[in-house]
Amino acid sequence: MQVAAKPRLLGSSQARARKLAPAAEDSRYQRQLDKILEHATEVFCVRGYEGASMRDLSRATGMSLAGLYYYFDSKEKLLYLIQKHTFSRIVEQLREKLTGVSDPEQRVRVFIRNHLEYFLAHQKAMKVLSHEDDALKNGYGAEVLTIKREYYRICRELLDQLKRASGLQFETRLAVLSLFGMINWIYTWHNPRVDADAAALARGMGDIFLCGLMNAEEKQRKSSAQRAQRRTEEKQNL
Amino acid sequence: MQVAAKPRLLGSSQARARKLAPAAEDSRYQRQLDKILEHATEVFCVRGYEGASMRDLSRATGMSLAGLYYYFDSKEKLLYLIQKHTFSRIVEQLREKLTGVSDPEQRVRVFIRNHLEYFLAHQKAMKVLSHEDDALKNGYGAEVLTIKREYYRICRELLDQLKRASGLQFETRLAVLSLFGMINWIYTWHNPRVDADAAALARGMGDIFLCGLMNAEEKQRKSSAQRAQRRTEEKQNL
DNA sequence: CTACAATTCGAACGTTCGTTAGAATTATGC
DNA sequence: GCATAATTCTAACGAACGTTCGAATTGTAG
Repeated sequence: MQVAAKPRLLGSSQARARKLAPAAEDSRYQRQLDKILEHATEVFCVRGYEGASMRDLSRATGMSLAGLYYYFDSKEKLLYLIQKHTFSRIVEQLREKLTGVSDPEQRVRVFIRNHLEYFLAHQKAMKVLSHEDDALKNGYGAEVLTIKREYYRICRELLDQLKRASGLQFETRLAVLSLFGMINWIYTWHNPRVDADAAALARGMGDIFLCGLMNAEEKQRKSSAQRAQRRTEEKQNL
Repeated sequence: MQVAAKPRLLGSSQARARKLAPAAEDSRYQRQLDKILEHATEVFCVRGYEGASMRDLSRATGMSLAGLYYYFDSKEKLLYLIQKHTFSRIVEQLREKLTGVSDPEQRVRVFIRNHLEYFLAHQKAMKVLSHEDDALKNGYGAEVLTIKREYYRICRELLDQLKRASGLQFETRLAVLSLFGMINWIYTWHNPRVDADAAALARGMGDIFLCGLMNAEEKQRKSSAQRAQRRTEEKQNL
């Protein structure tokens, strides 16, 4: 949960830079902030952003109320750090997994699989991202919105590629938003004790989205060729 | 927005029944409560349940803070009344629209269309229903959950019918929840100035869900027969 | 008009909220 | 060990929260 940020107090009056700044990556400061962000994610996830109090977070971290404010300047910034980091990472990982995959259908399937894998691996953070979608105001909100738009754009282009390559006809906007609905809604229902893992869910949702419920037989027929292709892609990206 | 409820104060010490209770349907009391619920829906929609204050609601209704409490006993009960009423109505309307439609595919399409029509006709209330899904605790939460389970069960049975009738193979749970994702997510994106109306959206989402993106041509081929069938159903139910 | 019920209100209750000032403590470089 | 920077704390701030009390006002039946 590493997020770029710097200490606020470097000598209470003069703002001096830390001499020999220790790599920032895993400085004590950074590690503590990460720990706080992790607890904040949990608290926001359970009580909601508005419903969670700084005192809840103080209890969860075992740190005093004032002590927390050494690491950030407002509750809103906490949410911003969580959302920005989570969203940046999912886009980053998507980009990595897409390199080397050229078949348009497989690229859509990679998108779905990446989303669900990230979602289930960081379920709490992704719930906070999805559920507190419009909780941030002004500057912070705008910055997260930029990443969101980028993510949307990538998905839209994947579907447009598929459309062009296969000569299909569908409304891209509706398709993108339907797909986002399918894969984001998971935060309301997924139960690790009942439901399949991310790869299986991705396959199932990909089948529904691409082939539809009513083409199960067709899916069956195509599946051996698809699986071969899939194995090739997985070697390249996993 | 009519919801069953009764005045709290009928003589401050003895709880007498109102003589000749005026039909309850559109008594002054009921009309005022409905007005409050409508404003509360708007306020909860914009600020979120936790983020909305009773003072926001006081401002929105033009009624004093204390005056509001003549009509209900807590903020939580307000949310409960909104959710229960909204959810009951959508189930009710679904039942009506399903009677007389026997083709399993068309029954699924009726479900989707009913959901989206109700959603867009009561967008604010549905957002409050979807977004404040787990905001209610204990008794109130349990009661709304009962209706939710019933709605889920109906959808599940529609898909099971389709599966049996067409000899298809898919995981019903995953299909139901994917469908719910598609049709509920709409509250995060629908813009009446850009997007189609409920019937068109329902057709598009139904096509994706049932036929898949990649069977646009097949959809085309089947479409004339489908449209004829669809027209028949609509005469029966609209 | 009178009497009484229904409705609305101003003013406050006690609590919790996000945030901060300033002192106390801990780690670090010499 | 001494000085200085980094970290954490106790205690409180003013504002906003959901809710209630008791009085004032309004509608209504006789």
